[in-house]
Amino acid sequence: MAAQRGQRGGVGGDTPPAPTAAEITTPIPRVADVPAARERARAVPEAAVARLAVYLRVLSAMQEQGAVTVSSEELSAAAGVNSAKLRKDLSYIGSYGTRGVGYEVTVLIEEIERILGLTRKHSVAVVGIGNLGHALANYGGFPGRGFPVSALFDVDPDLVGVPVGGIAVHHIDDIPRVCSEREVSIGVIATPPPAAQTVCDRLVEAGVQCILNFAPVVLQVPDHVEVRKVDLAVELQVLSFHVARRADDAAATGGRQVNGMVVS
Amino acid sequence: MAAQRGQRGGVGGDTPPAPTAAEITTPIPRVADVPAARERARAVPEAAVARLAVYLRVLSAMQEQGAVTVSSEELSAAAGVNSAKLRKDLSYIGSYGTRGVGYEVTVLIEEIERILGLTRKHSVAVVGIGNLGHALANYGGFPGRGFPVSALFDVDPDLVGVPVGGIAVHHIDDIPRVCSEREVSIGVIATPPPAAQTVCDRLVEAGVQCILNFAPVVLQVPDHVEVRKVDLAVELQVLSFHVARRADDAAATGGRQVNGMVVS
DNA sequence: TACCGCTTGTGAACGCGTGCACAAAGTCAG
DNA sequence: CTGACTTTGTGCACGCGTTCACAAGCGGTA
Repeated sequence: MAAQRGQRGGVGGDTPPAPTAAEITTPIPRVADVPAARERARAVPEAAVARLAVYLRVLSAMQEQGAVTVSSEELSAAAGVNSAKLRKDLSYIGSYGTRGVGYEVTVLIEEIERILGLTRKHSVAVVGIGNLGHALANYGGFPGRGFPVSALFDVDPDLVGVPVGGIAVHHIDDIPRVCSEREVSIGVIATPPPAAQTVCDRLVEAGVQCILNFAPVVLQVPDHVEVRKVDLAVELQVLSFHVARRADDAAATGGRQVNGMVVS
Repeated sequence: MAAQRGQRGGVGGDTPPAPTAAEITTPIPRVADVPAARERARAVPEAAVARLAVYLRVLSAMQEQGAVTVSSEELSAAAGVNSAKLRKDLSYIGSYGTRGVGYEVTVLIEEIERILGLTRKHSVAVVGIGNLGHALANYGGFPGRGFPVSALFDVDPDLVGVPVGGIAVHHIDDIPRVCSEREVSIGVIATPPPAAQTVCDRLVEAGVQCILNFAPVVLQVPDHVEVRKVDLAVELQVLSFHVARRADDAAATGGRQVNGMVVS
């Protein structure tokens, strides 16, 4: 039973000659080597990808402030990670720094954008125009970097046709048609739990390959579809766990706490 | 590093089988051993905690459908993980299953709730009543499991005093006072980026130890404060990365990998 | 009571990500 | 041109988390 696995689900059909050392041998530090860059993207760890997005935001802010170059030390501090990790992350996408100097801000932004695929626009469809969906549709943060919300859907007949955030709401039955027409590549599910799976199926049917799911449901999707979920309840419960753990530690050690290790 | 942590040597001496551990020594699989349960919580991997929250939701749904027991196989399928991982996760919190039978639903719910600290209520404060904050304040999902939103804040004078989702909005200057009064244990930041750090500082000042941050900013907090961030832009960019990777794979393998809409 | 099949719990191996420490490589001053 | 200083890029080791595989344990059955 292949449920949904964001894991190493054999990508594509075959990649037989790729025993790859997982590490990059950096065959050629040549710039503008597109095929190599593409190849390299496959080796970027998932966790690093998320951090690259953060670096990108920080870099953009720095650029606006007129910064031309940054050292790994500065950038890592601003991004909240240690410098070694930052350099390692950047090394996954190539060698664009200058030893003794640092990285050129514009170059780094350009390269990260390329790796993240931000050079093309990704149409986003939001399904479920409730409180959250409404917020997402109006969210100014989405378009911030090339993610135009180009379609909205809901089941409620009263909402259909009403413009939200400048876009008319369609009925979810039109998901396949509208998404295909507008070449939606990312679907956002903000519906109540019971409707999530159905909506998901329609998005998949429409050819959407990436889904961002806000509904507290485990979606079943084909292997070729990527799902990321944002579960507020889970986040709160994880925090709750920490609150409890802290309280216990305090009670147990009388407030004494040694970084990481606790005497028992 | 001075601390080398007696990996296994510790108790050694006359223990032939050598439990090895450092992980769980599980001295006594006795139930109702509260101190031991508390101690154990500290050993639960972060990733497992998040999954436990998911299991909890699935279990609740099963309970409502009248299920009395579940096997690791059933539960794992419903939660979207493999059964081995599920059993390992559950083993972190104790041994509450019956071999040859499975787990009793009610018992498991109870134990997970205890470990996650859901036996006590956690007051939540939402700061920033914009689109997102508004949605969060009205969000019916929060209280779902003991997370009452008990305070709202914003800078906008026009919003102060206005009730949103049944609760009056306070000015952010009142964060310290109100949060202390209402014993807020979790703060949710849904403000624009520039205001996030300031708001965060006030929450910390008010004694809030856990923060859920929706603002695309890296918050600086004292060590004793736990922060979890939900960054929509990052999520989208990670998905974008996958879209790009897929397209590349398709191009590389000759356009195989199809679903109807693969560009080249 | 003895056997059999089923499911849990976990020891152990594996793999990935993280952090350290250093060589390589470039800049700048004299 | 040389030497000293700075910062990158990465080999390597460590530790955590995931996965496998199986012994232990329990219920049902003869």
